[in-house]
Order: sequence, then C-alpha cells, then structure tokens
Amino acid sequence: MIDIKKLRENPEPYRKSLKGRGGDQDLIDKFFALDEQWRRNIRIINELRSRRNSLSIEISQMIKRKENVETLKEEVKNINEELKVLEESQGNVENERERTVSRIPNLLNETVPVCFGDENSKFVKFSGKARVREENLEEFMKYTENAGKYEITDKTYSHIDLTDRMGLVDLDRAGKISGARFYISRNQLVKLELALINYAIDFIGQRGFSIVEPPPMINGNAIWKATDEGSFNEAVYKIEGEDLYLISTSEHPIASMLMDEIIELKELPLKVSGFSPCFRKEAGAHGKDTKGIFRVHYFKKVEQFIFCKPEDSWDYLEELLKNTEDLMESLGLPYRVINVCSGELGSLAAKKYDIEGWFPHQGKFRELASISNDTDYQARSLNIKYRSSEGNQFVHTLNGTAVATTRAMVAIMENFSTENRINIPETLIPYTGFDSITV
RNA sequence: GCGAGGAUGGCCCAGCGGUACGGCGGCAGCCUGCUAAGCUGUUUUUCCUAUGGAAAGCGUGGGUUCAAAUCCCACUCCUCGCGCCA
Repeated sequence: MIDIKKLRENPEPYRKSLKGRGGDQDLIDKFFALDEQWRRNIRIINELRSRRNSLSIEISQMIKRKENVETLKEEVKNINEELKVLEESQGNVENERERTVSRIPNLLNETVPVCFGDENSKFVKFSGKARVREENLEEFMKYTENAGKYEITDKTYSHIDLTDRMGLVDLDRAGKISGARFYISRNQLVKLELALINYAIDFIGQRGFSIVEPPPMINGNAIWKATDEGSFNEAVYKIEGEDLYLISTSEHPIASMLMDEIIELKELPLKVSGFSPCFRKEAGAHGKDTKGIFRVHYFKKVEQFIFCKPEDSWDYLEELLKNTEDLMESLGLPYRVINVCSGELGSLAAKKYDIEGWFPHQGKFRELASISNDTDYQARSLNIKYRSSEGNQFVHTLNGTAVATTRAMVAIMENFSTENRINIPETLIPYTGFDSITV
C-alpha cells in the first residue's frame, strides 16, 4: 500500500506512476473524493465522542454526589444514536477508501523504462555462451542487443522428448489423477530436483541468508497483505471451506511472518532464504506451454528475501540480482538480464529485474528468475516497521528467485543434452550423485 | 476431538464497570572526570483552527450500560493436560 499522507501532500508522482503502468487514472481522484468525505466525518464524530466523554465523567461525579443524572443520560443516548449512524457511514467510506488506495500501485523507480510489453523491457546484460539454431539466431541477437555469445548448433532436444524417452516424467497418469499441468516426476529427475534445491540453499546460505521453510498454506489476511489483486487472481488456490490459501511463492509467507512487528535497527538487514512448494493456477496462461513441465501448477522454489532500511534497498536489489546471476553462471546456464518495463511490473514492485535463460530448443529466452524491490509498499500493507531515532518507520522488502526447480530443470535439459543423454552441470554432481541421465 | 487456563503499549506485568498501574528496553535532556550509576521527560495510530487540542486503542466481531480492558455471546490464536496420529 502507498503512503496516503504523501499522496495527499503531492499526488503528481502517483499519477505519473499509475499512468506509466497503464492503471486506472480515476483512482487518484476517487481517493481524494472519499478522503475528503472521511475527514469531514471523522471531525464530526470526534467532536461528538468528546462531548459524550465529558458528559460521562460529569455523570460519574454527580452520582457520587447523589444528584439526579437522568437528563444527562438522555443527552448521551441521543449522541450515541447520532454516532451510530455516522459511524456506520464512516465505516463504509473507510472501506471504499481502503479499496481504492490498495489499487494504487507503488511509485516507479526512475530507472524503470516507461513502456508496455515485455519486448520493450530494457536489456541489461547477457552472460554465458548459448547454443543457437540457425533459424533462431536473429531472435537471439535481437534480444541480446548483439552482445550474446553463441555457437551454432543443429541439434537441440525438447525436454518433453527427453523426459519421455528416459522415463523421467509421467504426464498421462498425472493427468488421470490430477489434471493438466501436473506431472509425476520419476527416478533421476526427482534426484535432480532435490539436488537443485540443496545446491541453491547452500549457495544462498553461504551469502548470509538464514534458511526458512514456511507453511505451504497461509490465511487470507496474510496473503492479501503480502500480494496484490492481479497476482492473487492469476495464481492463488483457495482451500474450500477454510480461510487458507496455497502459497504461490514463499515470498508471501516470509513477508507476512513479520506482519505487525517492529524490528530492532541492529537486526537489519534481515536476509532470509525460503524453500517451499509453489502452487499456481496459471489462470492467465491458457494454451501457453501446455506440454511438459515448463509451466505447471506445482513446483518448488528457493527464494531470497530481504527486510532492510529504506536507504539500503537499492543496493540490496543489485545484491539479490548478483546472487541469482552467480548461481545461474555456476550452473553454466546462458541468460540475459532485463529491467522490466513499467507496463509489465506488478503493482508492488518499484523495480524488477528478470533473468531469462536461453532455451535452445524453444529458441527463446524464458523467465528463470525475477528479482524485485517493493520498497515500503509491501511493508506498509503488512505493517512491518523498524525502530529508528526518528521514530518507527516501515522497512523496505525485496524478493528474488534463487532457483525455481521445473524451469531450471528444463533449462538444464535443453542446454546440456545430447540425443540420449542429459549432462548434469559439474557443480551439481556432488548433489545428484550422478553426472548424467541416459536412456 | 475433549477439558482447563490465557491473550493488555517494543517486551514483562497490574487492573476485572468510572475512562490503562508499575517495571524493563529504546530515545531526548540534566548531572558527573566518563559512553557507568542517578534524575527528569518521552515512547501506538488518527484528526484538527497545530509550541496546542481531541479521538481511537487492552486478541477479533457483536451485545448490555450514561460509561466496558473489566459484564454477556460468538470466533481466532497460544499454553498445559487427555485422546488420536506420520
């Protein structure tokens, strides 16, 4: 949530940010209309309450002196009736105002490119060496702004064929018992996934992050305060008959676990690495990536999360990016980094980097990781503060993928396979216990 | 699932119908040879005609009352027993 005091003082940055994101421009005007009404009401309500309080004190004193208090009681009753009406209407105004404010997105960082469409996001860098098919070369060069290193290949393999041939995934039976976008992982693929998780936890843990495995379900209060309407609708499954939701990322439980808390200054920054299953409806993705395990309803992820002082968050965004980049490099995966443009940012993020791996068989860059600075937006909704000499202030929160298992496994399969063999990246071998998977 | 206790400001804790006690910690100031001890003030959110005034706030939501932390009802969570259980 944004800071409504700042919005009242100076709405222009919020209008600009909203426009850059393609949001509903009327939100700001609607807020001001509701806020004026709210402020008019609260003044009247406070005056009435004040009057009632002093009457009450007077009554208690008169009772001690054994005087007759009936007329004063009558007056308080009348005030209460008046208040009941006003308070009810104020409640409605307040709810409506909250709904309006909560739809106003975070302020954009000035380095975010203002435009729409993923293809307009700003290229930051390319790393690694990609295997590129002749027919994809133009696309590869375009999306790396001619900075991409590559070798031409005519042999690429789809992860669907590979897993099929090696018996690593059973999609038919998963369909039978669960449905589309589910999979049964088998044999070495199970081990590969566990290896990736362990490897990522060690990798991030060595960089000063504590490790947390949060509950895979959290209640409505926690999830609504940790996320926004858009990602909620797209991703989140609800447990029927319970106030519980399956998490779509460990970001949400990690952020909300400190809800309504005040962190001591010396505790900051708080660096937390989270491991969890992730459940996603993929509601907005009909017909996309329907085969295999590239886009599924269930995967596992190692996440990085930082709670920090406001003045440090931009440095930590770079740190999170570097951590994930180093991790991708250590796996030997070629990738590019993009600075996601305003129109494609979620409403919490002031800035977001995506790391997109090169997938030789798909002939495309696809998202492997996403790293955001939510500044104080998420912390304000969750009411997470830190104690400082200038009074308690909201922390800044940042989150970023370390490894999302299914995507990373597909990347490994597409990048390191021959016809009958999936080669395991060298750094992972101590974790898998095998150096390749064969037919 | 059953029974019993509990939830109060950053933390601990008192109050159990009359408008939040005290302690610890934090911050500011005073004092002192000193960053120790001591003393004083302060410590949440909101509104306003703003060096001040007022409102809200005692797990959540209702109710009773002139007045609710306090009484009543419902719910949530925690602790301890008992039961069940990977």
